[in-house]
Amino acid sequence: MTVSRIVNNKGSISEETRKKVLESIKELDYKPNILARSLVMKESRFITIVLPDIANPFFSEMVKEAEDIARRNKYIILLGDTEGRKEIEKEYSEAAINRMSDGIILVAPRMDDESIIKINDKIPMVLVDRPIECKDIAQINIDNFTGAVLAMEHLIGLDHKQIGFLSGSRDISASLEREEGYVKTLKKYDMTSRNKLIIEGDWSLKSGRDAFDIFFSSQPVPTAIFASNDLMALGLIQRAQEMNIKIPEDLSIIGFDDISMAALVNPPLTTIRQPRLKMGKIAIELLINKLQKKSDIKNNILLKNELIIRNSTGKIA
Amino acid sequence: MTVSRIVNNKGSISEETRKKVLESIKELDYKPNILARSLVMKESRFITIVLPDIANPFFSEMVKEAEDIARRNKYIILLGDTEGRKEIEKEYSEAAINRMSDGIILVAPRMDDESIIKINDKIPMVLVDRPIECKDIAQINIDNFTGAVLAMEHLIGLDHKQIGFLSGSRDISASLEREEGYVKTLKKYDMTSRNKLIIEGDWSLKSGRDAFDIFFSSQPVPTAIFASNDLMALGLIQRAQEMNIKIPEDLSIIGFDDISMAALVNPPLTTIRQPRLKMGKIAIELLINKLQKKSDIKNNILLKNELIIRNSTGKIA
DNA sequence: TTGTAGGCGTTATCAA
DNA sequence: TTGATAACGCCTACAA
Repeated sequence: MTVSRIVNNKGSISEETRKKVLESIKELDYKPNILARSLVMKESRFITIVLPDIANPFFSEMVKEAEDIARRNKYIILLGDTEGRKEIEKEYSEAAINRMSDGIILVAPRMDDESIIKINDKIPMVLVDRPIECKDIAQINIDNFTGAVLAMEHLIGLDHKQIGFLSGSRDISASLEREEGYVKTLKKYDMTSRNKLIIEGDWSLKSGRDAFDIFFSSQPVPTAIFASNDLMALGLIQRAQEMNIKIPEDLSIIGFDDISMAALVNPPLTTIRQPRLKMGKIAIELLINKLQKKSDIKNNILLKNELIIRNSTGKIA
Repeated sequence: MTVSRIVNNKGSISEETRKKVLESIKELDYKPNILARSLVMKESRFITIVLPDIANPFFSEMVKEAEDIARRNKYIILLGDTEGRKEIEKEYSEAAINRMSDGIILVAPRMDDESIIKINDKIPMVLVDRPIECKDIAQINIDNFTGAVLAMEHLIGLDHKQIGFLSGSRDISASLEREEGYVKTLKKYDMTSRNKLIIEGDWSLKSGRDAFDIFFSSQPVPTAIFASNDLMALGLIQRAQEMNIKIPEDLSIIGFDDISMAALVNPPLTTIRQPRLKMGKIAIELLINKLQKKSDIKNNILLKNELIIRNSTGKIA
């Protein structure tokens, strides 16, 4: 008990015993067992982050931001990479509970409402990028629809008439919201939306490459393509260059995300910047506030996107 | 106790009570507390991974690989991002011990030998990319020297006579090993190594940009540059293009790492591929084997690099 | 087949 | 200022 008091700087201890104990601690290289402490305190200072793909710069940059803030607040991150699979999303959420995580940041685009609500009942949660109609759940979302409108108006402003859309997986709401932005903007400007101009990808670079071939083997050939994320946009560019299609002279391409790579490729990619650092920061801060039961908590945050114009888009020749 | 037996499928239980208990478990939504179990079992099934930068694709791809294997083996990853700072490397290593991590994968290029040995005494460890003279420590290293020789011989084979070297931070052994490869290869081919042709960067893209200006403001101007990592190589390319220096016609550039971006930039980057997926895989497997006390453990693994020729290098014009 | 006692390494509480 | 006791939720060992 005396040792405990000294380690935690609690209660009053005589200088003499403090010295003796500290000496022994050094000598024995004693380290307190935080797990045992957690058991008593009912607080582990673990925070679990569940996300689809840590190798995707979008998420790894988000995690880095969150991790830094967590560390400063004496929390440590448990990492769960789900590969976008529902079962693993659930597996890690369970693990967060079983292992007494104090809280969870859930980026689980495929999880069903019911499961999310269940988890929220068991453990303090911040839900990211997966809108749900439920006032009790803290959530951070991105205005995908408006972001897509931004992208489309940029292309339309450049006089493009045939604009293709490369969607992400259609079982994810973010993807559908962006598609809605595409369709509605076309309608707004009285431009026919033909099905041929929409292709479903799976967020991967390869699916961008594959999509290019489909776009260019059917009529009408687009003069601009709006890709639902940067990785697919890069795939489009890659394949276009292989086929000697010049960007932006022959084809304009706009992405979505603004991963750090976007500025580095050639030509630098015009894209819709998602505030991913901010997402990581806000998510972890929101969660920590929740854990410390601060009262003034905003529970539902919608972040804005920003159009970043680089060189992959231009007027049609 | 009966519940424990049922949850863990141990001992014999009558069908009747098993049913009743399982029912109650569902009803109460009971979840066993793994932390409490860890305390008794002296096994947490946590594995801590400490690394310099999770936002760097090199590490995030490594982690992804490790994470996947960990999950299949019922381990869960504790993540520590050190930003390359010594204090944080230590902080997280301590945390791994305090929190009863079963093991630690340490990518801590700046940590001193003594600290590493101390940690190894306290917790099963696999040390990555930080060679140390100590037979008791399991380590996975990359043959930086030979990798650098590979790069240099490629450039020399293209008839370059003035080859610049852009090193990483000189307080990291991997960086010095690559520099040694540069210097010794020059010697081997009787090419003078002048100090002016060596510049120290800090691994960042920006330091590549800055280095370009220094290389091109002093004599002799190099016809080829070997950059100690891809990020700096990309910085060189970026700045070269801004200055209307053509790659590879006017200047050849070779990198080191083969991050996924390397293939995507324009021109695609010639580089030395480090087997980072393999590193993640081997590191976690080595550690898990260690934890399960398999006997046939190789303790010191040296991985080979591979020259990937793309379009950023060529014969001098 | 089930249940009881004891202990894992801490901390809160109360007594000395 | 210090120390004894009980408790956190689980598992091992043994008893019923």
